[in-house]
Amino acid sequence: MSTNLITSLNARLEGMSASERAIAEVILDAPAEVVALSSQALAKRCNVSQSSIIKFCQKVGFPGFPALKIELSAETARSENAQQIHAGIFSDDSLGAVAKKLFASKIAALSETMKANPNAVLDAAVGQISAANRILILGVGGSALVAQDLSSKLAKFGKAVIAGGDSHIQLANLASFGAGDLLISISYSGTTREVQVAVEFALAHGVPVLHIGAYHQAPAPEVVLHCVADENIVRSSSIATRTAQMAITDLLFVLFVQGQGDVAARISDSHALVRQIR
Amino acid sequence: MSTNLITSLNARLEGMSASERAIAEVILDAPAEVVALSSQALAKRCNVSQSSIIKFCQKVGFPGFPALKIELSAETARSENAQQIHAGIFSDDSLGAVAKKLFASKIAALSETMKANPNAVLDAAVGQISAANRILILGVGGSALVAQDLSSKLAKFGKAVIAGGDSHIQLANLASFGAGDLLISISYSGTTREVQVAVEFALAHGVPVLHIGAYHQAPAPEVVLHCVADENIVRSSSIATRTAQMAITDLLFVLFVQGQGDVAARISDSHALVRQIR
DNA sequence: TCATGGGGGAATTATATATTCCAATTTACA
DNA sequence: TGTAAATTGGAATATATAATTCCCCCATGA
Repeated sequence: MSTNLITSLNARLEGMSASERAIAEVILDAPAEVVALSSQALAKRCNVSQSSIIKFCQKVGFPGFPALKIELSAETARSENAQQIHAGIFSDDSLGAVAKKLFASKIAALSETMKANPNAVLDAAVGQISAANRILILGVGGSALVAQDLSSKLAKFGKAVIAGGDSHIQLANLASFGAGDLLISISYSGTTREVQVAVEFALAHGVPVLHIGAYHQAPAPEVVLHCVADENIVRSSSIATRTAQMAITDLLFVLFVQGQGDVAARISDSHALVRQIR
Repeated sequence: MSTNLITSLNARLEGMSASERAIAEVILDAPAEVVALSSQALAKRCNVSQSSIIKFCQKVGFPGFPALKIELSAETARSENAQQIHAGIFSDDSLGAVAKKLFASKIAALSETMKANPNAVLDAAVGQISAANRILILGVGGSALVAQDLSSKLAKFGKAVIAGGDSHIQLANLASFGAGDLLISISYSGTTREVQVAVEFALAHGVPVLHIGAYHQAPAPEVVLHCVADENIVRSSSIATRTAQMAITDLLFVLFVQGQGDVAARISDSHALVRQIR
């Protein structure tokens, strides 16, 4: 089984004999270099015999050394992006390095967020949106932009969406909402006061709630979609957070659109409108 | 140079001789299988001699066949994610399939956009921002959100940023700008009337301009950063566009921050402030 | 028609990989 | 503690694979 060589080596490291461990450690330490070595060269580097290298390869499930190198090459390539995720950016990083790290951090936010939300929950969320009469989208701070983005997208599809304005106005709007409407609240931490007040109010009045982000308070919204963001590239710049939030709202939107009928028609209508204005 | 074997093979396919092409085509068709073959086996499959395989490898820049296999393995691993990019979403796609396609499309927008902007241009853009006294960020339609996002980020770092408001207000603001200031204009297509007017005005009055998106008009802004977005997942939903724009603005921001001194201090200050308000 | 040059393959050589076999060390048990 | 069994690791060997060489053939142009 070679679904993941690196992981499995790490796991088996304990039960290995001295030579085997020497080999495994070199592979784990410098997979990229090992890929370029011959079995003899690797043997020298590990201070073991060439035949030990071959035996090692076979023991971990490969027919031979070249096969292991190929798998190793594939794995290092796959994890290239993921490697620098937890690195953070240093003041002496080159421009290219910074770009790569940012890129990696965004991809991590995307993939983790995608993973964090089971299909069933997404399905429920889309159901809420489709069923809703009117939708109030609430997000403060950085989340306000995400809220606006989602609202403009849904509006294109004829949904009655309210977003923007300050929290007082929003609460006033919410007061008229009922069981056939929907509150979408967006807050990464789930601790934003305004959002909590709105969610509690909605739940108390039988308004369905879809929350995007963490939410620890009781009572809990019917549906909660999680955003995963490891904010360590530029501390607290909330780049990863925004990326994760947009991933979720875009996904929601795409799923919603897919559920509707004649997608292309409506959107190009809206484009035609914009063009006319010019 | 083997930065991208597959791409370079595709590009060179035209100028190849019959045997070479046969080899290249098998590699392009089934890279995953080629990785498992010996040079002899591949030769048989291509109906060429074994030596031709070796010569081919050397011609495309590798020391030999094993090296090519290793690179091929890495590349197929890397592109595993990117495969479904051009698929589009169909109404009978499962929820998981939709998520994957969206994910792939976002990654494509990110990576293409990162690739599209040479370091030198990014460097110039960061220089403009650092040097600017006041900054006006202009974006209309969907780009308005991106403009706001960038403006709030830069504001955290003490930059005097103006964003938001309608185009009349913005033009009025721009009137007071001079050579020490900066206009950042954001428009995916570069054809937005308001943006063009502002850019022309700025250039005419000696105000430096940084444009994010395409720009075909003359006179051209000093610095143009490109956003690459293949909008074929949900047609015209501008999800990829937004993703690309945010990638660029985030990158700009991170690079700018890196250039400044005590990063963490300032941002946590701003966080502390927000916490106090609650 | 004949020289020239480039591409391709057969045969050869070189190299790398895999196997076998044996020695050394450890382990198990009397 | 001694001895047999078992396991590990390396030297030597065998095999497979890769790389080079050399030569033929065909296309091109004089």
